[in-house]
Amino acid sequence: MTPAARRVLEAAARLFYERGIHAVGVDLIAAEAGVTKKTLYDRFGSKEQIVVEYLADRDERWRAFLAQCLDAAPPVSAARVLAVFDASRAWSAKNSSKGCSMVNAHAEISDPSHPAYPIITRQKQWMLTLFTDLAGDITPYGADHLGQTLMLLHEGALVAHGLNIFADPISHAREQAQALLAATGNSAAKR
Amino acid sequence: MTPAARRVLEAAARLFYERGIHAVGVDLIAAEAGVTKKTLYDRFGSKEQIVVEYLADRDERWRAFLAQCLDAAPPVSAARVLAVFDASRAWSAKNSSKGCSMVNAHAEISDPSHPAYPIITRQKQWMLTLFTDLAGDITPYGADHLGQTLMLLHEGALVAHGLNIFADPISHAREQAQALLAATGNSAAKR
DNA sequence: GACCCACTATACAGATCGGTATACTGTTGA
DNA sequence: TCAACAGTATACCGATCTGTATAGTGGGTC
Repeated sequence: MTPAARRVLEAAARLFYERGIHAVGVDLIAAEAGVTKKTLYDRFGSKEQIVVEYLADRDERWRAFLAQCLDAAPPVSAARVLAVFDASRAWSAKNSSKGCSMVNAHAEISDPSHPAYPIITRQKQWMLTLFTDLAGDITPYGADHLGQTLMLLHEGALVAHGLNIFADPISHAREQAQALLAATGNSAAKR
Repeated sequence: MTPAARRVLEAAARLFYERGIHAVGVDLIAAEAGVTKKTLYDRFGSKEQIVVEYLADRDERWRAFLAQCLDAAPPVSAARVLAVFDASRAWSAKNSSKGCSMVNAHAEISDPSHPAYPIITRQKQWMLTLFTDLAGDITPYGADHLGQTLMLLHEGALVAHGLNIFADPISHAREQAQALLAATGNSAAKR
């Protein structure tokens, strides 16, 4: 990726996230990137493609950040679940003050045949699988169920964070996850 | 409200929710409502005003529906909390297959000075207050905390429903809420 | 020196955006 | 009977939308 292309993607990512995808035109993206529209279209071909790369890049960066956080976490499954919430809190504080970019993009992209659509759904499926896998290490027989509950808490926290419904919802969700894991661990120990 | 104005608002509500606010133009709204743009502007004055009335009307209808569900619920606080989740599931099945309209609108309306902005935030605050009040009837000392947890579960379920992450997330959230209320009730009884 | 490539500058095409203007029709109620 | 009002039909405004065309510049590399 050329330097100009990188600037385009950075400007587009910021504008798309802050103002919405449909609300941002290519002229503005080019101007903010300090690039002509010619260069923009030479590198990306269409606005749609910029949207696709914006979401794909953001997903990739989030997964890399999360992987790094999980590597630093103790190899205990419960602690690793909590590490996901910690990662989300740190990520949101820096990059996601308006909530989840995938959820926000989904609000604007209605057509399932849009090339960005699978990126959104795949990202959420991946998160659910992550929670389910971690849950499976704790309670093999209720992994799906526990994974879904963690997913609900996590998604709810991201929305609450984006809408500023109350203070520090991600920490609250983390706390609830911890209580849930403790209860699950106890009942599993009883079995 | 004149019949034509009503048709405009109905068409706008459907189009805004399904395709997004910025993606829908006034020409399309007028055409779908079987109305000329002159009539549309005579009644509403601006697209922004249509957006405002769309969100306000949706919020009002949801609150009326919820009130009706709560009236039919037993006067036991725990059952009333579950009735909220039941109401959400019924409402979502009919009107909200793409998730919460307030959350989706928030993704497109970034400017806090936009006249639709307070409608969105007020709606979420109202839901949080509702959960907190119901929680207060169960465990007076942890009302805020329990209310926030219920809010997280509820918001998470709406997002998961809209993105179709897994099957019937609202029922799952209801079940989690039930378990949470039972555990809270037990610990409160112990006190 | 010749070539390639990323990039700039500018202009424009065709469509659509939100919004307005003019002229007219049909119904209702004082 | 007449005025008010809801609504239709159509044409238009300036601005902005995505996308393209032409022409030219500067820095590398063979």
